[in-house]
Amino acid sequence: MVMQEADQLDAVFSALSDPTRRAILSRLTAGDASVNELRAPFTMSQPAISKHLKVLERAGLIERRVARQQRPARLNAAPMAQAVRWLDDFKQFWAPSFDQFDTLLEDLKRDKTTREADNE
Amino acid sequence: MVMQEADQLDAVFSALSDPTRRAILSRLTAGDASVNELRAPFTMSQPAISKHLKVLERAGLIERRVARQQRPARLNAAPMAQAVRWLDDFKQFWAPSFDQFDTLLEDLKRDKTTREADNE
DNA sequence: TCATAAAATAACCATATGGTTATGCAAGAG
DNA sequence: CTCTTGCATAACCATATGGTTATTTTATGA
Repeated sequence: MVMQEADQLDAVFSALSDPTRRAILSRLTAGDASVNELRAPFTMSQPAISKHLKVLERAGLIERRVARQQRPARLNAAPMAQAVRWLDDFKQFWAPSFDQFDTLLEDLKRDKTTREADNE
Repeated sequence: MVMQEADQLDAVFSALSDPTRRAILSRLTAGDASVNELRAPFTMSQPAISKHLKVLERAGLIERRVARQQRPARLNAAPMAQAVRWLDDFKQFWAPSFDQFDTLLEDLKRDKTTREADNE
C-alpha cells in the first residue's frame, strides 16, 4: 500500500511539529541509536520515546533494525525532500527580490549562524 | 510577547501538516482572499475555514486585514524560511546519495526486503 | 532453566484537533 | 430602521495526541 503524496506530506510535517521528535532526528544525524540512547537527553518515560519513534517511522523519517535486544533507529531523510520541495514554491514570497539580493540573504544567514555560535 | 524559536517551528510545521491549510496557503500565493473566497474550493463549513485561518495566523503564516465586511487574508511566507533552514541541515542525508548510489541503495533495499520475506 | 535488559504493548488520562450547528455582530444596502 | 452579507464565536462531538504506569515480549547471559 503506497501512501498518497498528500498524506505523506501530512505525516512528515506533523512528525516535525514536535520538538522531541526534531531533537531525535537531529541526534540521528550523528548515527544510529537505540531507544535508550535516544531517551537519554529527556526526562520522559521509555514508552513515550517509543511512541515518538512510531510517529517518525510512519512518516518514513526513520527505519528500525534489530540488533541484539535493541531496535536501533536509523535516519531516513528522504521524505524531507518532499517537504522542502513544497516549501520551495513559496521561496519567492519570503525572499524579497529573490534574484538581486540572493547574496545579501546568504550573508545575513551566515551572520546569524555566527551569532548563534557565539552564544554557546 | 515573542514566541520562542522552537515554539514557532512547532506552530509552523503543525500548521503545514493539514492539506486544507496547505491549499489555502497555495491559493494565497495568487493574492489576498476573503474567507468566502478561500472556502470556495471546499465542502466544509465557514467556521471550519475560520478555524484553519486562526491556526495559520498563530503560526504567523498569514495576516488579516479589514476591508468592508471582509477580513481578507494575506500570505506571510517568512516563517517558512525558518522551517527550510531547519530542514537544510538534513540535506546532506538525502541529496548526495541520490546521484551516485541511487541504484546501489535500491539494490540493498531489495535484498533486505527479500531476506525479510524469506523469514516469514 | 532462570534472571535480566531492552523495547513493545496495553490501558488509561488530559488536552488538542477538526469538524459540526446555532448564534452574535459589524458593515453596507434598501 | 431593517435586512443581508461576511465573518467570528460558542457549544458540542468524535477522534487524535502526548504523556503516564503496568505488563508483556524478546533476546542475552549465568
